[in-house]
Amino acid sequence: MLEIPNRHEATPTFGHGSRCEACPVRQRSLFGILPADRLDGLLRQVEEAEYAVGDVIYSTGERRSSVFTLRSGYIKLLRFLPDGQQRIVRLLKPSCTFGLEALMGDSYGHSAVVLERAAVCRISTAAIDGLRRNTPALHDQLMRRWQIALEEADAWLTELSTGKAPQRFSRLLCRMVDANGLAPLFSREDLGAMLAVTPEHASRMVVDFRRNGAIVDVSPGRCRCNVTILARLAAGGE
Amino acid sequence: MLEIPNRHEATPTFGHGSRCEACPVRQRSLFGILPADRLDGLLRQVEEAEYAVGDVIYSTGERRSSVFTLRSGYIKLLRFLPDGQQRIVRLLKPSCTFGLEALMGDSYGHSAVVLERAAVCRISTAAIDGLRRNTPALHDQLMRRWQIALEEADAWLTELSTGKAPQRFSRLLCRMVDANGLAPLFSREDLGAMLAVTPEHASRMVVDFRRNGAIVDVSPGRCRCNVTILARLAAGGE
DNA sequence: CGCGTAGTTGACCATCATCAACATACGTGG
DNA sequence: CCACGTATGTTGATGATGGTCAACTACGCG
Repeated sequence: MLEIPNRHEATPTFGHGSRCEACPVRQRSLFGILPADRLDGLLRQVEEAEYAVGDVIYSTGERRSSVFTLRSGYIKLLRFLPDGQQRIVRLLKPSCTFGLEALMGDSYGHSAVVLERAAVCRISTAAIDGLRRNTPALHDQLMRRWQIALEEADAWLTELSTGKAPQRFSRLLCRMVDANGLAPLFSREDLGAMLAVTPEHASRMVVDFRRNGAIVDVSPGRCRCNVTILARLAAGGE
Repeated sequence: MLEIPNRHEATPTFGHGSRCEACPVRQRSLFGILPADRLDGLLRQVEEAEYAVGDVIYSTGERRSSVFTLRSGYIKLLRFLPDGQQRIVRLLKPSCTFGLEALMGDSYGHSAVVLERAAVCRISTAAIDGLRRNTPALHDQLMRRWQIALEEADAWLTELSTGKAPQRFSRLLCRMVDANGLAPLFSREDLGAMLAVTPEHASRMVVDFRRNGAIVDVSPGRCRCNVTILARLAAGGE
């Protein structure tokens, strides 16, 4: 079973008035649509932060008032069962927004834990609220973000909770490959928590996939995917 | 495998300017917060409809422009895998809002199919959009609806996709019991699509649960739940 | 070097899928 | 009203999938 994630208070590097103009995910971000003048005031309220692997950005039930955007790296959203078991319910990639529930004053519904060194932008809900009153475009963006999260949740449910384990694993890899055919290969424990299998079984699958050429290691924690084979497996083929 | 649901064009009974004042879920509904004068104009645009079991209210990919609220009955939201298999990703109870994606002009992300005779309110997105411009309270309500849907999706994932099948079944029943201790008992096929098991296995579980007194049939498709036993099972007990 | 963590492997067993048979309920048309 | 057909639920036998427990290996780090 997964441990309670590191509770060491994450001590990220913070920057201020961060260089949003140069941000790689700026266009795709929450505020990509705002006109420059509106943006200026807001950007001074954006804090930039770097988190290391294992850092906990926030945890379930915490009541803070920040919304986040991921600039680089990977983050997992965890949810706990009454018995302490935990399941990864979503995997965040750059340009994803998370912690939206803070906008309604709710406490966070997940724990957000860093899987791969992450650069994150933090905006206080107060800053957004001010803008929200008279910016319909921002409203639309917020709704869209929510809808994307919901899409993801549903896709996660259908693709990663249906079918046999190797099929699910293939689908996960297909979701993660970048343009170069590379995908992150997470710890067996995390893979287990995503696919609803034990770490041992996750390990066996990784070995199998390597053996039949579906994946090839290129560096620790990163592999090249043979999309042809993976697609066949994902579709239920042998 | 589940069949493609009835494509017979559902021919619900429609009413106009429906008696919203008398609606049992009015307070909990999307517009419960609106002041009476604002509400009046809107209500004339609300259509009321009754659907029979098996009716398809909308299907995946359809592009219409209505948002719905469930007044009574049960509705399942389906999502399809590439191979045609389908999984139930959410179960709607009275006062739930669905089809929110229409507000952004997106096509529906699910198929909505009636499980138990359903009374539904339909509001065109145009009607909402007009109001949306200058009603912050409605914005908040919309975000809240979205957040609730997301909550549900995550809960569905953790509770109904983790652990052994009887444990998942217990959790489903616990989610469904009303104040009288009664819960709907859906078809074995639907249960299978919710719990990610075969209809046969769902059947065996129902029989088992009846045998050891966890549930007792009170009428076709409805059972009384022994919450004590169910809670023990849901927690992983024997 | 010794230690702790993560990954791998093997043996065995529980859970669940599969396939086939049978039961039951529900409608339709004779 | 009954005979028949179809859809749905139940049951059984068998095998595949994945869980469990334990041993062992590989790697990083003090």
